[in-house]
Amino acid sequence: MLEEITSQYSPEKLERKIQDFWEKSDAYSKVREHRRGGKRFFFVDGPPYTTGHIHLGTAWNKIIKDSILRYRSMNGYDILDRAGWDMHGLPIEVKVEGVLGFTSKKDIEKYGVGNFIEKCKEFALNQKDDMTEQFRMLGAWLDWKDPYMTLRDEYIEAAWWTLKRAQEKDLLEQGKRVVNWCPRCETAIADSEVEYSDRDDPSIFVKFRLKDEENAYVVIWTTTPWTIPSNIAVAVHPSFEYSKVKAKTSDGREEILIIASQLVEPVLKKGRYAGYEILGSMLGEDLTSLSYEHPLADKVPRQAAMEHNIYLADFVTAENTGCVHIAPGHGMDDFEVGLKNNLPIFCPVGSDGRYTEAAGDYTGMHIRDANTTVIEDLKERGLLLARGKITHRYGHCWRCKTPIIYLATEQWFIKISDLKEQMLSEIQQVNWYPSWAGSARFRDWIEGARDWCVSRQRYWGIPIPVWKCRTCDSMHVVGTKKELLEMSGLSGDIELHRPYVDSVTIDCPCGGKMKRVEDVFDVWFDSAVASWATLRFPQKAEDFEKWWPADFITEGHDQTRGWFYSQLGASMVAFGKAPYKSVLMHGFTLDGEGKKMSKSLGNVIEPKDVIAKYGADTLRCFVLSASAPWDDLKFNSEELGTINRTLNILWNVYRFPLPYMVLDKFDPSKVSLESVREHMRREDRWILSRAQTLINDVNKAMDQYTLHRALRSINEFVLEDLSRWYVQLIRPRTWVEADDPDKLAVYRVLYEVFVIMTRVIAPFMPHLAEEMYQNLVRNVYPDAPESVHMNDWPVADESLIDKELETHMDMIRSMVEASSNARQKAGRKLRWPVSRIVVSPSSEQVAEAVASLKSVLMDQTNAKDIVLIGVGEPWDELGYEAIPNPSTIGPVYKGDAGKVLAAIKGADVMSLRRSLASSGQAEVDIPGGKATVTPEMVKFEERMPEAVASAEFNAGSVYVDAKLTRELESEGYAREVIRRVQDMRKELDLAVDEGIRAHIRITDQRVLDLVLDLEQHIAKEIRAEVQVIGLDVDANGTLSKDWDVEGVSMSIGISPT
RNA sequence: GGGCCCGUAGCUUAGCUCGGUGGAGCGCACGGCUGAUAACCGUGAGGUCCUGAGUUCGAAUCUCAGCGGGCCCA
Repeated sequence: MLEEITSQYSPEKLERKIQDFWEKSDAYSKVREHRRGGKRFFFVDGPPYTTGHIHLGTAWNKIIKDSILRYRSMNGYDILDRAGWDMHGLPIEVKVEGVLGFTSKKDIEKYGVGNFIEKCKEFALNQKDDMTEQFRMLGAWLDWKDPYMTLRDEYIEAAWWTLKRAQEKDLLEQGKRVVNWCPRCETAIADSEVEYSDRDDPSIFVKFRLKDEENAYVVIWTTTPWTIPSNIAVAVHPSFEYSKVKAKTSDGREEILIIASQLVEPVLKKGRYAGYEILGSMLGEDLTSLSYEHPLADKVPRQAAMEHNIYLADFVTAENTGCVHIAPGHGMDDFEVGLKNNLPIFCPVGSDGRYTEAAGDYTGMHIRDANTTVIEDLKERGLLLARGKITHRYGHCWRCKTPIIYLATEQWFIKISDLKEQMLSEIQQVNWYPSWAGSARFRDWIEGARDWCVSRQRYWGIPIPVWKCRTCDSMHVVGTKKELLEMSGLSGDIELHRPYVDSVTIDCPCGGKMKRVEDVFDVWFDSAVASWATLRFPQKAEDFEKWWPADFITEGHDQTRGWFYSQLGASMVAFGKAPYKSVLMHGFTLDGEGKKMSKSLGNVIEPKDVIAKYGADTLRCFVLSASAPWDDLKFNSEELGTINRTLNILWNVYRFPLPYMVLDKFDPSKVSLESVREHMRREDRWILSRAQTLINDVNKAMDQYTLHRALRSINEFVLEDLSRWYVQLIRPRTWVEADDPDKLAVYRVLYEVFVIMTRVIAPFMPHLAEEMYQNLVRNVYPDAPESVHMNDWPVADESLIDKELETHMDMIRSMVEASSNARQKAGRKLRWPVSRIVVSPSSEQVAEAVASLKSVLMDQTNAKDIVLIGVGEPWDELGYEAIPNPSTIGPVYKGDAGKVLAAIKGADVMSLRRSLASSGQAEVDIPGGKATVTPEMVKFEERMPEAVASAEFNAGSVYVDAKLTRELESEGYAREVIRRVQDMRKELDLAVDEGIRAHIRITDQRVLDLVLDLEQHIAKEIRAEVQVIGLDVDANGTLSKDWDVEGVSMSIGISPT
């Protein structure tokens, strides 16, 4: 049987109870099991990095996923949804280093790589557990018990296998490349791991002495003096004009400089030259015959042995000097110039950021300290033309914030640039939500794709499965653990992480030993293989055949360059096709000011704080409804309160009829909707129709992943249709005590709507839905599915949809609003009945609405009668006043104008109106004759009958006749009395059906008589077993109060009997 | 500097695909209802639809330029 609920909506308690229930009954597994064999839906969870705590953005992300999956599940889909965890990489190494107090790789080596790896693993697993708990609090259902973890062997094998595929397809390459390098972490970092922020650097102009000409220099500019020891060449633009200038220094010496012509002035000014003379000019392409001496050749002996020439490059811009310092070991562009011209890739800087022995006198110095020294050395040699400072955007390591440097190092690459065209065509096969996420944003990113450096010189990561022979240098890429065991001849199990895997050797056919290269994978490569790793491929192939590629993924727009891209790249390598069929790109969470949430700004909102205050369902509704998924979400705590209030209203609506239903032993299992059909009123059919429409609206929204529209439809239905309208309409019907078919119809209809609601809200407010379901459905039908989430999504019953009725009801609602407005003007509050309401419709449809829903209109306006007048016809009781228009009458009648004005005012208004309307003119009597009046000479203003007020609505007008009669007044006062007694009953906390003794003193004889007219009615309404009303009644009781009713004083005393 | 997105009432936003009288909620002011009651409802004030130009009979909506914010890149 249905149970009454008495408590307020308290989400914290409710949600804890529901989550316990899910836990104990293993609801998640049962729901997934329930759909086995259905249409498959393969979802891949974008693995959050195991930082240990979730923030609002990650909460939003999981809430979107959860709502969509719950919706899919209810629609019969067999869902695969292992949660994922990204657990390798520098961030965890950096944290563990912090805990252990380490500052460099040497500390780790000293501590022991094995020990360090164990710490990292322990750390990652603990963080994962903490975060799982936080995600569960949101009511997010994913497969938490069997998540995929990047640190598992099965996962590592997926990465290995993929790299082997790359090698088989000739997409794997090892080579010297200039990479972004973090000198603190001593590793290459990906482009996507570089964080740009402002930084101050030196800005220096340096003279490079030309070899074949006395006292002549080419002038370069740089912000990285520490790269000067590595300088190999100078680049100029082939088509720029360069000048040879004889410049005079302030102390009278002369030197010859080569600078881009348009930059001569500013450069010489910076060098504080006293004057200059242009000796000649030439194009950049004419400069290539020049060679120069390295400025620090005496300090760096290796440099003295190398040639230094001028080369051409298109990337040179007409800024600074137009001549660019080229150090192929320290810059991407520089490296390109080096490759093209066969220059030595001279890189005398080690992985720790210190000069190596190749740097001669600078050996051992950290590049961080080298700028000053180099500048001093250049100055000493008279080669520093100018020095200054510059503030510019510069890349930093996103984990430790150290400024990055560029180093030419041996790295492993996947040749993504070879796959670009295929990638571009593949993404067109993917459904993007919104479409521009794929067609514009992602497309642009792919068009700029470069080869992917997948190697890192660290410890905590997936080891790169490349074994190289120490003797013959041949290499082998291992694809699986099994392959490694076989090739190495080891038996039993092995740990695939460093340092264990590093000790495994393979015999090379040449007789030598193959050892693993020391690098680990870029973590982006880990998550890139998620779609097959989560299917345990390559260990098991069946699931891959069955499920891959993913039907759906959804992540934030930062993942365009991240996971959307890395997955696509890896999948092109592995299988030659996109790993996902549809992608929903969502936004970012911002604070109330629209600023990014970050720890340093201190504006971070913790999901758990929100949950503690408002509950998870409120948080879910907020993030889902506040903006379109792909727009950024501004967090606003006031809005949370509003959402919470909405849920509270839904709760109250659900709670409201239960006491009556329970009292009447209403059993929905014994009363079919069909059986009450003949007793349904128009409003009952209306709410049933609206409920079906709601189902359709939510379906439509979910098809396009416009979750905000789904939520807003639900919201509007709850507030507008259910709470503000239907419940108001049916309240009197639920108070009837007898066995009444009309009441039964209301119960059954409400029940129907509630049951639909439990399902419609289930994907979005899973806790509240479950709570309602357990009472409404499980208490009535014990054989019903154990959880609301096992139910099928409701199918809209088209036969119940009546669009015309919905339109009519909308019109009635605007009439009711207009009549409230008119009442307010007439000063007659709703409690007091009015004799009639006159509706003047502007269309036939409005007239139909009134005819069809007259009783609703009467009830809601508290009117004794509704008078409907014809479309476009005036209400015949309406008076009009004719207002003459002097500015049109004057010119026509001149001297007689005054008489015409008076005649119009005095004329019979109705006949004047009729005549003007029918023939376009009218005659009025003026002293000494008649005058013809045309429509522009007169306008008519409505004159209300006494005590009538009017108001417009969007399709007509209403007139409220507030004239009082004895009956109306009697009823009004009776309701005033009833209302006050009810208030007092409430104050005494009496049960609804508890009897009372009531004593009422009314000192105004006229009002007393009016009230006594309805004495019986009053007694019944307030459940008075004894009731005394009179002029000098002693109004005492358990509770007694004095009241002022419209200026009449009343004293009321009540006591329970 | 480039790409994509966003900009509507004090605040949060709908409407923009496909041009035709800008709708809500919160807050504010006033009023109402009364066994959903620590709930609820009505009315009112409040808009250069970021700015400017263009297309058009007509632009919040389409186009271009600019300004501000977000993400990503250089």
